[in-house]
Amino acid sequence: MDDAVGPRHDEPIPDATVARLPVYLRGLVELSDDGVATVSSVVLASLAGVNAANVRKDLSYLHAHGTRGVGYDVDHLIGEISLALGGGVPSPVVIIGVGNLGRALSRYDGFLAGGFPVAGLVDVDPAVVGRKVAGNLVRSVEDLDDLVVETGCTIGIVATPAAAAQAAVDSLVASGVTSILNFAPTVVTVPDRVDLRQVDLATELQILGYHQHYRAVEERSDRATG
Amino acid sequence: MDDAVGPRHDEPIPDATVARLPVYLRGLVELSDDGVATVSSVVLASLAGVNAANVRKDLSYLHAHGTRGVGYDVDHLIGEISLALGGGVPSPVVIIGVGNLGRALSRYDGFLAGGFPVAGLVDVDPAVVGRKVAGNLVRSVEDLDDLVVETGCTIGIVATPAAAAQAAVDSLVASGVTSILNFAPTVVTVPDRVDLRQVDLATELQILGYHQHYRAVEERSDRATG
DNA sequence: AGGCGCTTGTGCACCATTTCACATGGTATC
DNA sequence: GATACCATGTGAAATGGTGCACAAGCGCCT
Repeated sequence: MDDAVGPRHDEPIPDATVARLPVYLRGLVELSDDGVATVSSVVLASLAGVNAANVRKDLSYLHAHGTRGVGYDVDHLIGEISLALGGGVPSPVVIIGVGNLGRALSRYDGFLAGGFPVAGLVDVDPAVVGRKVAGNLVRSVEDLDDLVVETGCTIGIVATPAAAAQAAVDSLVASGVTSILNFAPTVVTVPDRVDLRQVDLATELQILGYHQHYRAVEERSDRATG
Repeated sequence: MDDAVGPRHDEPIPDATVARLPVYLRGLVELSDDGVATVSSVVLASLAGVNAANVRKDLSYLHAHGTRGVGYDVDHLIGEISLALGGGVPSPVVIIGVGNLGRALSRYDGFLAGGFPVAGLVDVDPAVVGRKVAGNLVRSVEDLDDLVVETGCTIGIVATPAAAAQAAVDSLVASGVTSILNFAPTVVTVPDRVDLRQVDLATELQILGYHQHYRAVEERSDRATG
C-alpha cells in the first residue's frame, strides 16, 4: 500500500462519490470566484448538502489531501476534481434527436460551462436536417460517423422519442461513441464497453408522486387510528 | 402477517424500489398493448434491465401477488403500480422558469402521458409573462399562489437559472407545493415536509466523463505494465 | 519551544440494497 | 387423482454506502 510499484493505476472511485464530485466542484468554483482560498469539509458539506465526514471520505479517494487544522486548498481541489472528471480536457458531445428537448439541450449553457461543448446535432427527419439550431447545423444520421470522427467526440446524448432511442443508441455506438446519456423514456441496451446513463423526466415525477401519495395515505391513516 | 388488525397503514416502499416501479410500469403497459395477459419476473426483469429476483422482491412490497407457476397478471399489476405511484389520480404540475428548458418541458408529452398535466407556467421576466407557450399562458410569480390553489397542483418543476432557483423553490413552498423537481444546477434547500428531487444535466455528463477518463487511464496503464 | 485549538483522515458499526438459493404452492398433463 | 413442471416469495449472505467518533497532525499564539 505504500511501496512504489511503478505507475500507479488509480483505483476506481465509488459511484456514489463520483456522483457527488460535480456538486463539490460547483461549490468550489463559486468559492474561488469569491476569493476564498481554503475550505473546510464542514463548509463544503453544507454547500453540497451532504455530511462532512462523507466529504472527507470522498476527497480521500482523490489525491487531493487537505491540511489538518486548516482545510482544503480551493483551487487545488478544483484541479483535482476536474482531473478526475475527465482529465480537465473538454469533451465535445453530439446530440441525436432535435425535437423540443434536443433543441433545449443544444442551447443549454451548462454543458459548455461544464466542459462539454456541443459538437453537432443529428436527426433522422429530413425536415430539420440542414437547419441551424443554436448555431449548429443539423446533420443527417448518415453523417454521424463523419461528425464523430471530425470532432473527436466520445459522448452522445439521445433526445429522440422512445421508439427511436435504441436505433439512435446503436448508431452512436457504431460511430465509436463510448458514453451515452439517454433522455428517451425507454430502456436501451449497449455493449459492455459503452457507458450508459438514463435521465427520465416522467419517472422523476412519478417518484415524487409516490412520496406525495404515501404522505397522504399515512395522514389519513393517522387521523383514523388517532 | 395474516391477522386483521384494522386499517393497515401500508409500510413504506424502499426508495430503490420506488425508482424502478415506473420502469416496470412502462414495460407492462407495452405488454398490455400487445395483448399479453401475464408476465413472469424473468421477462419483466429483462424489459426493465434488472435482476429477476429484484423484480419479485420489488413487487412483493405492493399488494400485487403473482401466481406461482404462471406469473403476474399484467393489467392487475399496472393497476397496483399506478395506485402506489400517486393513487392513479393525475397530479397537475406547475413549471417555474420559462427559458429553453422550461419551454421544452412544457411541451414534453411524457408528463401528460404519465399522469402529470402541466397546469401552468410561471416566470419572473415581464417579457414572457402574458405570452402563450405550448397552449399555456405564462403567469407572473405573484399569481403563483392563485394558480396553485385554482388547479390544486402539488408538484412544482424548477427550470430557472441557478441563481434564481432557491427563490423559485421558496415561492413554490410558500404556495403550498409539497413536491419539487429541480433542474437548476445548484443545491437548494426545502423544509422537511417538502420532497425534493434534483435532475442535473451537466452533472450527468461529468459522471460519464469520469468513467471515460478512468477507462482511458486504465488502458494506458495496462499497456505500460503489460 | 511548547501548548492549544482546529480540522483532517479513517476504523468501525449500522443501514439499505442486491443477489442467491430454495422451499412453497400453483397449473397442466397423463 | 397423482405427478412433473414452473414461477413465486423469502431467508440469508454479500455488497456498497453512510455517519460517528476519535486519533493524528498542523498552525498559531504565547
